[in-house]
Amino acid sequence: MKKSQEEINYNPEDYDRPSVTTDILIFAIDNGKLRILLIKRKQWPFEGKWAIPGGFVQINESLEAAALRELEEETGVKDVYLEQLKSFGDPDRDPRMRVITVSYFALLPSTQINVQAASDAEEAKWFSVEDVPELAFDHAKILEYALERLRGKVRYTNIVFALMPETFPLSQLQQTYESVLGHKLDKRNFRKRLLSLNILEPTNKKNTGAHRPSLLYRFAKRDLVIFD
Amino acid sequence: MKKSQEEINYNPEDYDRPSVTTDILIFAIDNGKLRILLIKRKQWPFEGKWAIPGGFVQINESLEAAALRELEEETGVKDVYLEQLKSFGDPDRDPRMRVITVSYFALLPSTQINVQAASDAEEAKWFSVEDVPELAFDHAKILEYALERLRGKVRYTNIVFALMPETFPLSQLQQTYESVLGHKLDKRNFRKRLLSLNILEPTNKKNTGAHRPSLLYRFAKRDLVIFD
DNA sequence: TGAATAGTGTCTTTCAGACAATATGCC
DNA sequence: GGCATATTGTCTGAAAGACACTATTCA
Repeated sequence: MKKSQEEINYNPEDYDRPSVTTDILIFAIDNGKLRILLIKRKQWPFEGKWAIPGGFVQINESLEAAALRELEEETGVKDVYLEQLKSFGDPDRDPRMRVITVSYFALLPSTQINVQAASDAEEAKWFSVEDVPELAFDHAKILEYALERLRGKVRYTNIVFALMPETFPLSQLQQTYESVLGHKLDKRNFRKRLLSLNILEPTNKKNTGAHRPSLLYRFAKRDLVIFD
Repeated sequence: MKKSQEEINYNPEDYDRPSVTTDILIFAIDNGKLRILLIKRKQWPFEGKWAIPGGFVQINESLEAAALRELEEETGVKDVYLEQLKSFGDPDRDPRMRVITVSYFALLPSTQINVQAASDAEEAKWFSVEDVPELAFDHAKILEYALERLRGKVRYTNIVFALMPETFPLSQLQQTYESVLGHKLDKRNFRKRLLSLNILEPTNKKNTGAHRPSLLYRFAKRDLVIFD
């Protein structure tokens, strides 16, 4: 195995405190499917494997600021839903050194999915969450946990607002719910429930396109609302 | 190690990575009220203020192991419900140096609440969560977040099992729910619902004491069960 | 027998879930 | 007119919530 400069220079005796990173799971809906942005590693360890983007927390930077910085480096966008997920810190999760990572997830409105990775030469790619490649480090575990959290919150909050464009037809909203939850929903029951929650407002516009036009809705509040 | 937050002699020039601690919110029911174990600080900063117990994560120790070690140092108990809460890492949350803390909460069965702080000279005390003194650092924010999480989980999991003794009358269980949620519940509706969830089993014992004896129940599973 | 706690049932309302036919616009 | 998508309502069952009286033991 090829060893990188990092590994060669690493001397355990020099350190008695762990490194801290933030990893950020960037989700968006594209083509009706929930997708996550991954980057391809170019160095040992896990060279060639896909990974959740992340980076070190600077000494004067809050955790959330570090996550936002990573997000902006990868996507160029900044003003999105961001939530801390969990911290992962098993001593051997990174073979180079002790690294504790604070994971965050971000939800991008689907209008922003085409932002190209602003970063230099890094290969970044969107993957359907149903078809994710083998991941580096313990990232598979982190992704699994993120999906669990997201699926949980979809049930009792309006969190999907963060995945939707400004206005949208109800069918697109239903598709978003379905792709997050991983199963189909009944159209009539879905519309009945969503409209009864009073979190949507109709616009006076219809979307153009083939076939019967549909009324466009918008979220009344683009902030997290917890039901009950 | 001990003397968590008392490491002094901080020299900013020596470090470019943050220190990492775990803080552990230790909850138990006593006398019908939800209580938290706090320790009194003896040194700057926040000398004399009460704080959530915590300490540094050792370089070869997992986050959960660090939290369990803290728990055992404070209470002597080890086999309790433990869940990671959230990480807090604002750059100025500790005036001595950059400290990122990974918070956990533990739930103790009320039979174990009388364990005295095994630690040396540290003053530790149980406080009703309704009557907590001013806290050091950002610990008020952490406690608030913990209560929010706990109250949320009480609704859709059997998490209260971790606060209950092996067997108990339904009235005691109801009191536990009430003290976690912060409001009264209807006795008939409470019993109807709890018994319909199939998470309780009746024992064939009744509790002795003054007045009419009550049937004792036990949790069928002492593991977290998510409803739905 | 009085005090204290245990135990129990009905009604109403709300919500989830199953289920299929009509309406509208585009080509 | 044919196709594709939008839109709409009823019934049923389950669960939540309001609400008050009887039962049992002990002192």
